[in-house]
Amino acid sequence: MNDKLFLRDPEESELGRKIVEFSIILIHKIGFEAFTFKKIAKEINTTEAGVYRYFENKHRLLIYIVEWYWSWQEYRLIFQINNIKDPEIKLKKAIHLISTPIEDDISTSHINENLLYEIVMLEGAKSFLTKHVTEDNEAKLFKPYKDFCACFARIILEYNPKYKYPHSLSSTIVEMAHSQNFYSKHLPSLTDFANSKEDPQIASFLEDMVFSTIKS
Amino acid sequence: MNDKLFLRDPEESELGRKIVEFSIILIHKIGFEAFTFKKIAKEINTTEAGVYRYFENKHRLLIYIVEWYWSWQEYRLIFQINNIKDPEIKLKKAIHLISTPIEDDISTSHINENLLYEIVMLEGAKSFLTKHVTEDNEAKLFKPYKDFCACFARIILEYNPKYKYPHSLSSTIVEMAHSQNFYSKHLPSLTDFANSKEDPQIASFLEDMVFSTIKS
DNA sequence: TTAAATAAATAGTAATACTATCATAAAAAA
DNA sequence: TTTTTTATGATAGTATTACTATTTATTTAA
Repeated sequence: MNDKLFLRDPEESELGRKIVEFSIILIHKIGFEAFTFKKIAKEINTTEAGVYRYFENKHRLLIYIVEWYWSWQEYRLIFQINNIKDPEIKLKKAIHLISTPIEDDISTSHINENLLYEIVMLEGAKSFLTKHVTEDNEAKLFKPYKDFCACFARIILEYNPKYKYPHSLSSTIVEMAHSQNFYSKHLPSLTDFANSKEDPQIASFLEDMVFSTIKS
Repeated sequence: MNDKLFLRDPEESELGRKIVEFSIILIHKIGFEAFTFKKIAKEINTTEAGVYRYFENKHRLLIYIVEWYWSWQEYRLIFQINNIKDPEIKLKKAIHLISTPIEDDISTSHINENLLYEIVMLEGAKSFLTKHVTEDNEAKLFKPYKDFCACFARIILEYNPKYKYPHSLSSTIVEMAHSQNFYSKHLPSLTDFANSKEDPQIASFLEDMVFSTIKS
């Protein structure tokens, strides 16, 4: 993780890990707007000032957990497509990976990835939709997200080296994987999917869109 | 406009119109997070309580202006495709309409549509990315946005009545029209476009994607 | 003309987003 | 072992935010 995201590395102490762990639980529960450092402090029996020693402010903490998610997803993606030659299969796997909500908590770490998926869906965009995007971007805070998209774009180009918009298409897929999930849950008229967790309709929609686009 | 969005209709008084007019200017200037009722109050020589008489809180005001934008865009869309029979031309016009930033202030009203376009790009998603989406949606606060997307979806179906995901595709286009513009300005590695205002590359990208998808 | 309704001005509150100070305990270096 | 550093804890304090309530002034209707 980019060390500009924190004042003291939360991975290096018990308190730091607890801040991250319970921030995820609390942001998921009450939403980023209502979330405050005083509230997690109380939750983990420390003080507000204690949390401020790790993160400059709650927005930095949001970027930290969102970017942690993208690092984790990139790891999963590379792991999944490892040894696969066929770019079509690679691309399909990649689409499924991001458009399928994390159901069970498969982790052994203190971080709950399934809550994280929902946080990224609801709060993820807020990490860069600010007046200070440019500075944050120059400080490389969004590197994991951009790396993930770049990885996706590379697979698209492997499939069709002549396709003109690999980066825009990959950011479209990645954003939409989360947005369409959010819509189907909360604003269903913006999608064609019932809010069912069984069949991966969003993946089908995206797959169909991507392959139609890069085939022609 | 949905009258649940305000306590007193801002269109019906000079003060109300000034609140909307200068809120757009101020949100555009300092961003929604830093924007407060005290600050606009000062700007237009009224008091904080004066603004609270019109809007319950700043989030409602954001929804108000964002949804005003979508009503305006739907009006423009319907006006532009009026009398056009060919769904292909309709769809192309629609894509251009939303993916081209509003350059000049063509309005005669007190609302600056060109600032509004930029606000929707940066702050638009925040209007529904909240823990209270469901209540807000039930109160029909997002009707103009959903209507705009539905209008888009109808054109898609006119072109290809058998296409399976018209609503998801339309929300994808509408969201991406704004997101890709934002990325090209602030996170360029997520797109394939230079931040040039001249040629409508984003429209080309979306057009190519949409027609490939619904043709096949 | 007087009463009722509407709007503006003032004041006040709880919570937020911090910063600063000081004490202590534990870990690392001398 | 003693000293120094570092991490945490406890407490307090401030400016701003997001409101609410009360009072005062102005307009409108009976």
